[in-house]
Amino acid sequence: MTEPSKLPPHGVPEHQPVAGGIAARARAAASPQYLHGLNPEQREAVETLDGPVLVLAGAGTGKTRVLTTRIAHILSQSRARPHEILSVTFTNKAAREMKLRLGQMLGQAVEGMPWLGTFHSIGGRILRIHAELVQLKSNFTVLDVDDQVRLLKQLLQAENIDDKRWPARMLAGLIDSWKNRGLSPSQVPSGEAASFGNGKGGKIYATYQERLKILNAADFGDLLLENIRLFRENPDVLRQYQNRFKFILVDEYQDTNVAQYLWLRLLSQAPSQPGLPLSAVIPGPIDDAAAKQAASAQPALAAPSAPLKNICCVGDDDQSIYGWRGAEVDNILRFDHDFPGAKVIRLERNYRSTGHILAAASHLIAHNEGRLGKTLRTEDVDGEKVTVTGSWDSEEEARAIGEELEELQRAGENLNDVAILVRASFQMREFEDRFVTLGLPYRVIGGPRFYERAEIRDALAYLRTINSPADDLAFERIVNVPKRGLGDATVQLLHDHARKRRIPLFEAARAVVDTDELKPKARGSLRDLVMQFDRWRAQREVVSHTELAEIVLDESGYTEMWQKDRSADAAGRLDNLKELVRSMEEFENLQGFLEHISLVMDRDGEAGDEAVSLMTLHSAKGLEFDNVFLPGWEEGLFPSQRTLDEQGRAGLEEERRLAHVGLTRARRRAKIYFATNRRIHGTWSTTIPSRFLDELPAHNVEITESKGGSGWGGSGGYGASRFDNLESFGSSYSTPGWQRAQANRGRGGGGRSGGGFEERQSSFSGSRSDGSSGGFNRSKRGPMVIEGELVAKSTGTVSEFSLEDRVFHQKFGYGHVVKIDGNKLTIAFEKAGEKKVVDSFVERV
DNA sequence: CTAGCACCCGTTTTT
DNA sequence: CGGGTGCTAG
Repeated sequence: MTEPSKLPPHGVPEHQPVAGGIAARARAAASPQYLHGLNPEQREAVETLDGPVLVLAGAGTGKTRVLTTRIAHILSQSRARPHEILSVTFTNKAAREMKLRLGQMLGQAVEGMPWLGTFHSIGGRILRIHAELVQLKSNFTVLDVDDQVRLLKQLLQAENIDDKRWPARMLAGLIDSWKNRGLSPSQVPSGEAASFGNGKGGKIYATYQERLKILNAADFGDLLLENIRLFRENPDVLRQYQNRFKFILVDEYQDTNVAQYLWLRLLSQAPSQPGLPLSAVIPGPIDDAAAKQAASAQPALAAPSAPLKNICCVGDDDQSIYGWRGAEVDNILRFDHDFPGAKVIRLERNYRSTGHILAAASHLIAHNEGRLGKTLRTEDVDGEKVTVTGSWDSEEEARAIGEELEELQRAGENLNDVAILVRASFQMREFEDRFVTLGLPYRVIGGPRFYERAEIRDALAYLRTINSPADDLAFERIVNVPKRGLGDATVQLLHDHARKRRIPLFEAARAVVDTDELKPKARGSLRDLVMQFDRWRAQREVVSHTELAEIVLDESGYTEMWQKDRSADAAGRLDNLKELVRSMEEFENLQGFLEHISLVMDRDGEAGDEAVSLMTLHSAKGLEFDNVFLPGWEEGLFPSQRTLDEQGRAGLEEERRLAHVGLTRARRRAKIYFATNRRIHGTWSTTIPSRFLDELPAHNVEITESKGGSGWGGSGGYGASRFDNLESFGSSYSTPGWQRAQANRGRGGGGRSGGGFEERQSSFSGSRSDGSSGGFNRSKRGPMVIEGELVAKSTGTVSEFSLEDRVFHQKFGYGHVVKIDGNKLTIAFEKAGEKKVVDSFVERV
């Protein structure tokens, strides 16, 4: 993975008062080296060690630097030893970067920071230490999504639930979201639990958890949820960690979900008195915001006798882009409620982008209402204006960007400092095609993670089966890979046996081989397999784990399977397998390797040659580039229609934050594109320029023509007037530009000007596929109190709808309510099937 | 049991 | 348009 950011100089601009006169030098001599070059706010964030601190760090304001320097400061002041600092990040990338920078700052002392890592890896580590307290063994397996779905499928079958109507994948998502909210099976609101599988959803969740224990396995969400349970049920264990962690640091706090919040909250309390009932300190049934309100109202927490730990959370509410995955912006917005007496420090000096880019980004994000509010500023030059370029279609868009890239290349720009950031990954293909024909080197960042590839999971399944004979899911995965003539029928038989005798699948296989229940062919094949595993397990004692892996892949015929495969990617898969074996060397033994693999193994490919980066906006967070291309700014795509439908205004604001993230990735040049026609799902459709374009400040933006294309209708007519009236922060739908865009689109880009709300509605209310414009009706808008709105969002205010209500939706037509989750309704439409919709988009009929 | 075919589906972001 | 899934025929 490339790290386009220039590590050391970043955040240390020349115009900061570094050296200077004698006085400055004297001051410098008095303060430690690592504090040099920090601006006053950064320095305050580093030096305020006691009590809760929230650092609101805007994009490019030196967030990571503050975090690492703070750790350095804690250590050098001898306030804590390395193993007494808990430092959590959201991603492995961030954890790695922190380790790297800490290493640079402190020498090689980073090895001594055992508690620096992601929420999941740290949660997993704690869980392994106390596994038996949550009915696991310390060598438990972390299940990947595939395993989860397979397991759930079995459970659904057992319950006789039609997996067409109720896909296992959907339940997996549901369970995951429950876990994100900190809900164990008994805590899931009954309405929600009943919403899946004819009321059996909650029950299956419970069964699923039971099965996980039998399999000695945990899924991703368990790494935190079971950790929370561990702490709640074992106050002495909790106290042990509360005592250990003298300082807690949290990165990207705006991305934390409820479970992570609760986990942090438990750890951040000063050790409770032995014997004090836990319920006095810990929110009871975790019921979303209700629990959080209870928690923040909890007097014990604020009381001086139970002081909060030295917790420092760093984040930026304007970069919260993971709401769909359970992240609660509330967490950061409510920080000073949750951590009374918290000190809030704003970092608003941006050291990354030039003036125009920053102004554009700031202006755009100012349209959000649910934010704490920061004003980014730079002392850098204005630089180039942000450009907005229209193209006829997505192909022309790709061509135009291709040309600009070549131009940059000719101008001597380093391609490593160029990125194309898209909203959705399907947009990438067009660029890839174009770059291939141009011979332009590029790399795709993101994609499927290394350990998610089929060949890696297969290989891991072999190793898991060796390591943990009770891991039925692993065994089942590879029992017939490569093909051994052991198909569904055989597996079914094994299952029956296993269930009857309450033994793992593998042991069932061993037993079945001695009977004549299987046909001779399958029986022999299965016997061989069992014997092979016995042999491998024995070899484990004598050969190294890397050798063992090679032996297994070889003897099982797995490598051979791919060698014989004629498909194009077979060679790549073999490479991946080699890479897997190589990566095992870093670990002590098989056990250690398996513990880490699913959590820490990242995407492959360490950079290499100069190339343009192609990635989604989401995966661009935290990165920066000199030149950033932002294609696809069209209604429906960006902001994404689906997000609008499902999340309403909150969704729109999250999309806007995404736009803000995109713009603030750019150091010197940001170039936005939109196409008038785009192919979605195979068919061409005409699109409207994104409303976000209307929200950019005219002064910082330059509108350009797409080069080398037939152009798109009404070039001049569109023009600068689109950016009129940007002072109004009201509904973007009411800006003239927006309305004109609508009107233009309706007329196919003709030259007539004017047009307004009514006309727009009449010209294509039928074809406009969102209903969001209707959803934002006046009565629902108007100034919203941040807290009121956000609390409403997660508390699950009672909807004015009730189950079975017959409703009408502009796009989907008639249907009835089958599920209510706050203001989000699940509606079974008569024509369109089941959809999730915000209640304001439908009316009762 | 496997391999090949048809149909169907669903199309965002991921630790 | 492409991928994945389920089905059927061998």
